[in-house]
Parts: sequence; C-alpha cells; structure tokens
Amino acid sequence: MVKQENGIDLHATRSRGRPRQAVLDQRILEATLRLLAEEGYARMSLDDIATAAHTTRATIYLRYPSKAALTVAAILYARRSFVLPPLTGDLRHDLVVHLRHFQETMATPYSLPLIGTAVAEEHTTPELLTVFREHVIASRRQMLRSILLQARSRNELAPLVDIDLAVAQLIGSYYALAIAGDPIPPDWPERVVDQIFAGILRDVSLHNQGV
Amino acid sequence: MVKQENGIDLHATRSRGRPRQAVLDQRILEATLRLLAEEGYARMSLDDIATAAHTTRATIYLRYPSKAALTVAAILYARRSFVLPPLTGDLRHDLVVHLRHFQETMATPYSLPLIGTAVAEEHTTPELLTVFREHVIASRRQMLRSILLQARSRNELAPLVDIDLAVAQLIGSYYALAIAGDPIPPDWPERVVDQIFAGILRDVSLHNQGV
Amino acid sequence: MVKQENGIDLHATRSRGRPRQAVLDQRILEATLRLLAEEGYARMSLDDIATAAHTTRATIYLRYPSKAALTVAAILYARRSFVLPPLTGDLRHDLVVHLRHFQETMATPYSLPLIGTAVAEEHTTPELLTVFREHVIASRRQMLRSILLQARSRNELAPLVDIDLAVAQLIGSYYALAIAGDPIPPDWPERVVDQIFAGILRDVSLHNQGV
Amino acid sequence: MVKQENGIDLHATRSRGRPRQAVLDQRILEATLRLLAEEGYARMSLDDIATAAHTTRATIYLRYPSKAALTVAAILYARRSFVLPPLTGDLRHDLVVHLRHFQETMATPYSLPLIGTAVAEEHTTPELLTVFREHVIASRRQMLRSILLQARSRNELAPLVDIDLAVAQLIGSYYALAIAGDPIPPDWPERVVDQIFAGILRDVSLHNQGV
DNA sequence: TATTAATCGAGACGGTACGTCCGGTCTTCCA
DNA sequence: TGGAAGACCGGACGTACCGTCTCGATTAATA
Repeated sequence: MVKQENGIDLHATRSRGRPRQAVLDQRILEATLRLLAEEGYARMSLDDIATAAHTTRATIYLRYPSKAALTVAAILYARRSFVLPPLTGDLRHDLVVHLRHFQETMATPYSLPLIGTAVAEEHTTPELLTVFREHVIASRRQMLRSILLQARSRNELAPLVDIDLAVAQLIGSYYALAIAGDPIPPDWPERVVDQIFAGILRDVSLHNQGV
Repeated sequence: MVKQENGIDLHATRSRGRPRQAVLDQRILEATLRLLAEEGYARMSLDDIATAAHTTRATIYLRYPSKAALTVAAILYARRSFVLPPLTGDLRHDLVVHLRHFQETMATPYSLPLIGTAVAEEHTTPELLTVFREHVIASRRQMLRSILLQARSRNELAPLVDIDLAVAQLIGSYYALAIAGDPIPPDWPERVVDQIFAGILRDVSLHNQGV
Repeated sequence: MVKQENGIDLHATRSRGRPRQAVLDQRILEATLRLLAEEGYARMSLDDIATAAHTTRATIYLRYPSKAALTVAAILYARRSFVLPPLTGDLRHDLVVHLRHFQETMATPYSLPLIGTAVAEEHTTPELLTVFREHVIASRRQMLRSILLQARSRNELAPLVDIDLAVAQLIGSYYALAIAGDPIPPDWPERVVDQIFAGILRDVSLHNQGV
Repeated sequence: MVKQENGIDLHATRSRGRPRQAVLDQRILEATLRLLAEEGYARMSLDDIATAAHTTRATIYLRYPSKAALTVAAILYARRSFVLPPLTGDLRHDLVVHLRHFQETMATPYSLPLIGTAVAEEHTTPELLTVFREHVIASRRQMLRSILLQARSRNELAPLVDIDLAVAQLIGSYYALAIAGDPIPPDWPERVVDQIFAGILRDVSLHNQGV
C-alpha cells in the first residue's frame, strides 16, 4: 500500500502516539498562502500564520523545519490540483494553449513576487528556488519542450532550432514584460508564438521577388 | 560653470549647515554593495554596513530613510559609470553587443537575486522595483528598441513585428534560462539573435519548392 | 494551601505555557539593583542589565514594559525581606529603633538618589513615586504613627500634638540634612527624638522660677 | 577693577568679535526653565530647548558646556530676584515668615522634582546638587540658623538645642510630607514652629502638679 | 575702511540607548 | 505523542538624544 502519491509527503511515517490533525495541515498551508499573497515572503511572519491557522508557531515547527520549508510546502499545496492541458498535436494551438495557461497562473496576485522571492533567496534559502524549479517550472518547461520536439519529429521546425532557447524565449518574454512593468497584452500567447514562428526579419527571397 | 559633475547628485542644493562628507557617502554605498553581494538583501544588516563604512547606523539613517532606500541608492551608485556600448547601424552586431553587455552585467554574483528582491518586494517596497525599472532596465530596453526601430526604418524588419515583444523575447530568454537553472551558453547572444531573426519554423516556400 | 509564598507575586496565575525561569527573575532584579547602585538610574542601561543577568533585553521586556517598571520591581524586590523592628511600648526606645533602622536603610549607596529619581520623574513616570510611597514610605510612616498614637493613648503626649507633622519632622530632618549635604551624626536618632520631645524653647516656668 | 560681581558670570571677558545677543541668553534660560518644569530634567532635550528659544543646540553649547550646566544656570537665573524677607528679632514671627517664604517657593510646579533631579544625579552630575546647595539651600538654611542663633543669644532657647538639627526639622518636615504625598496644610509654618517650640511630650511638671 | 574675531544658524557626525519585532528553540501542561 | 501556550536567545530595525564638529553668513571692534 503506497501512501505517498506525489513524492512530497513530509509526514509519511505512520508512527505511534496521537496522530496529527489533518485539518491543521490544511489550515496552516492555506493561512501561509494567504499571508504570502498579502504580505510577501519577508513580511509574512510565522506568528501571524499561526494565529490565522488558529494554532501556534511550535506546532508549525513540528511539521516544517523552517519558514522557507513551510513556504515551499504551501506552494506545492497550491499546485496540488494543477493540471496541464492535454496536447493535440497542433503545434501552434498547443503552444498557445500552454502559454495561456501559464499567463493565467501568473495573473494571480503574487505569482511573480513569489518567483522573485525564490530567486532573491537563492543564496540563503536555495530550497525555495529548487522546489520551484522542480515542481513548478520544470513541468511546464518539459511540456513545452515536448511540444516542440514532436513538431521537430513531424519536420515542422527549422533544422538548427535550439529548442531550450525557444522555450526560454516564449516564457521569458512574459518575465521581461512583467519585470519591465509593461502590461501583458491579452493576446500575448498568440503574439509571441507567431513572432517566434516567423522570425522578425523581412523575408529576403520574397523581397527580392518583389524587386 | 557646471556644479554637478557626475549626473546623479542627491544633495544638489548647496544649502546651509555642515556639508555631508562625500567620502562617507562613498564608503556607505560601497559597503552596502559589498554586503549586498556577500549576504543578500535579507541578511545584510545596517549595523554591518555601518561598521564596514566606519560610521554608525544613525548617520546612515540621516541619508536614507530605510534599508530599502539605501539599497536603491547603492544600486544606482553601482551603475554610475554604466555606459551602454555605442550603436554601429549593423542590426545583428548591435543586438549581439548589447545582449553580451547585459549578459556580463548579470553574471556578477548578485545581479539576479537583486532583481528577484525587487520583484519580491513589489508590494511592500515598491521603490526598489521602480528604481530598477527606471534606472536599470529602461535604459537597456530603450536601447534595444531603438536598434530595432532603426532596422525597421532601414526596412530590414518584417512589417508586423512587435518590437516591444521582440525585446522581451531577447532579454527574457536570459531570465527564463536563469530562473530555470539552465546554464547560460557562452554564445547566448548570437544564438538568441539568430533564432529571433529567422524564426523557428521550417521555411515553407523553400519546403514547398523542395517537394 | 498557599500559592504565594513571598507576598509580591507578579505572575500569580499558574497559567499554561512554559513557565518563567524563576532564577532569571532573580538574576535580572539583582543585576538591576547592582547597576542601579553603581551607575544610577539614568546611566543604567537595559543592555548592561541583560548582559549581567546572562539574558537579553527582549527577555527583560517580556517581564517589564519599561525601564521604570523594571526599576520599580527591583526596588520592591530589594525590600522583599524588609522587616520593621517590633514595638516594645517604650515611646522613646521605639522611635529611636525605627529611626535607626531608617538611617541604616538610607545609608546604602543609592537610596537617596533613588528617592530623588522617583521625585524627579513624578510627572513623567508617576509609577515610580507611587510604588515608593506605597511600599517603602508608607509602611514606616504608619509604624511611626502607631508608635505615637499608642503614646497618646497612654497619655504621654501633649494634647495638641499633630502626629503626622511629628512623623514628618522626625523623618524629614534626615532628608533635610542629606539634601543640604550635612553629615548625618551617628546618634541622629537619639538627637532628633530628644529634641522633638522637649522642644527647643527654654522652659518658661523653670526660667521664671530662676528669675 | 572687578569684573565679576557675583561669582557666576560665565561671559565676563569682554573680548573682540561679535558680542553675544543678550536676548538669546534670556530666551534660552527661560525656555530651559519652562521645559524643565514641563518635562523634567531627563525628558528635557536640548533640541527642544533650542527650538523653543528660536536658536540651535550649537549656540547653547557655546554658552554652557553641558545639559547640567545649562540647567544650573537656568535655576540660578530663576532665583536672580530671590530676596529673603528681613528679620524682625521676633523668633516665632521670623521663623514663620521664612518658612512661609519657603513654602511659597516650593509651591511652584516643579520645585520639588527639581530638587529630586539634583539628588538623583548626585553621582553622575554632582554640579547640580552642588549649585543647589550653594545657591538655593544654603542661603535659607543660613538665615534660619541665624534666627535661632539670635534667639539663643537672647537666651530664648533651651541650652542643649542642636540648631542645625532644628533647622533640618523645620525644613525637613516639608520634604517628608511632600515625598509621602501628604497635602501640606496652609498653616504648616505656624504648626511646625509651634510644635518644635513646645515639643510633643506632655509637660511632666504640670502633669505632676495636676496629680 | 579693511581686517579680524567672534557669534549665530544649520545641520552632519559618533556614540549610545530604547523599545519593537521576528525566527527558531525550548519547556511545560493537557488531551 | 500531538497540540496549545508561551518563555527564551539572538539579532535587526528605526528612533531619540547628547555632545562635537564643520560650514556659511553676520556683526562689531580694531588696525
């Protein structure tokens, strides 16, 4: 009988003594998510989380060894029902669908600051960035990669395309716009897909034909 | 006769009272930069900065109202001698040169975590992100934009190109790779420029011709 | 079954949670008393107290809301084993004994400055003076009053004697001498008792007889 | 030719350069007195004094070397027109008049706290207490002493009277009442004089005669 | 009349302390 | 054993104050 279904179970061992209250796990994680969203990582205090979850700091430390670990757990908890859209085989359509999904995820109030936190704490709390990479970023990146790899196998891509770089261009354009403070256009997925498909240079052969 | 010699004069008004010791400004900002790099924003303490700058917290607070403001000033100070490379008119060359310059800037140990901090503190300390946008990001973005706009005026670009999006793709690919933990290839500037030039799709006309 | 064993129990409610370390209470109060004596109220710093008590300022603030409150508590602590001498019924003897006891109390290095502090802070920190009056001054004053009242009931006093004023004259002569910088004579208790007994005027009847 | 006429001239030497503004002396001292009365010595800040006197801390420090010295100067300034009542030769009347004068002086809002401050700062700022003793306390004490000495020379006093102690009893009864928080009765001067004249014991000879 | 020496306003600076807040650990009782 | 409650340590933050200092501007006596 397998207890862990997603590899991220910190309290797996079914030991003796009074069992933990599952409802407390939930309350703690949801309070964490809410305060993370409202205050940001730095200003979010464990005391406030404990109060919001109707428990105490000590009980939280019984579950998570640090503020960072709790944050990580909360992020994973938030993504527990996260499902990527299925692939259809249509290159443009699949890319647009996934980028839109990404866009919607990032539109929630504190998604970007949370990534910022993970990056900011890279040296002091590398677990944050690690868990982000492994459980949040990697899955989508892998999906986009496979979309492009399938397209390559269907011979739809130019032969020298750097697929990892293409994925970075697609996703990264969102980061760059957001960091710069530019509003993200509603049709950003279509725009970026079309632009990376066609390139930005004038078609020389066509141009020459015109002359 | 010009009074300001360095462009960023925070204490311009030659007012009454004992003037600030310029050397202290410098020592404080350089200590801040060093500790910011060594410890990161969160672990950097004003007491340590004061000690390293051979002064006291009170004196720092005379200049900057908060830790965030000091950090902002230090970042601006770090960029006081920041000079973007000149333009040549060669589209590909100019883009590659500027992206390489960006790449080198980001390669310093705490550039990315610092941006992460700014993004993370967006809601609690928006000044950080604002100053980043205005003094760090905007200038390069503007430069890349003008490179592409000049190319458009020389009729080198495809007519429907979204220039802001193209800039975001160029720069953003670096963000995406860094956040994902991917190593940045040494020839990243050339790669991303070429890929955004040509697009990633197989040349359909050529392909059709081939068939 | 008695819960309070020493009369002044600030933390009487046996509530939940980790109980305070009684030894810390003691160390803090004794360090306070020592530094109060060595440095005086103004120069005594909470950091030094904390260091001397092998704890931290935060822990002190857990117990006392301010420096003044801590000082008050320390003074009360110093008087925890304060026992007034018993009465014998001999008016002169009782008065002398109590005044000598008062004299010995005041002889400790910072007794008078401490009263001075309490008086000085009357408007800004009235608690100090209040606690002094209630716990230090009142008890002795009451005792002297009762000595005189008993004497009155034994018909030993002149009928019009203002007892409160008499107490004030006895004790006050010490204050006045100390404030004036006069050395307090070792037999001050006997002197002041005898002088307040007999009055200072030449005995008129005797004088008249002499003439 | 004597320059200083009262021993307390801090700015005697008539040197070259811009002379001091006499009006500033006055404003500073009066602001000091007011804030000393309103806030007490400890809470009175030189910045507040400077602001109230429409000047700056540096200018104050040009005149007085420390907060304590300024306070001393202010107290002396407050007593510049202090005149003790003349003697009449009537023992009881003279004592009552001087005690009433003392009572009125002490009735001003911060007289007692000021003495408290001087006593409190005895170890850290002994000048305060010294100047108090020399210029405030000693003069009255001397006057009361001379009243009693004259009475002795007129053979009005009992032969063994300790005059210094008698003065201390007279004045000290006020201190004791004030410190204890007792209201001072309006006829306190008469009461204390009469009580110290007659003593508090029942007249034994009279009593014996009565029996 | 020009110089000189001091005052005065304004504010920088070092040093020190206060009171608050937080993260992490611990200790105790209760269920 | 889990959980509630809260003590405890260590350390940072921002504020306040004292006493010193360094400027520029001003003012009067003097050379």
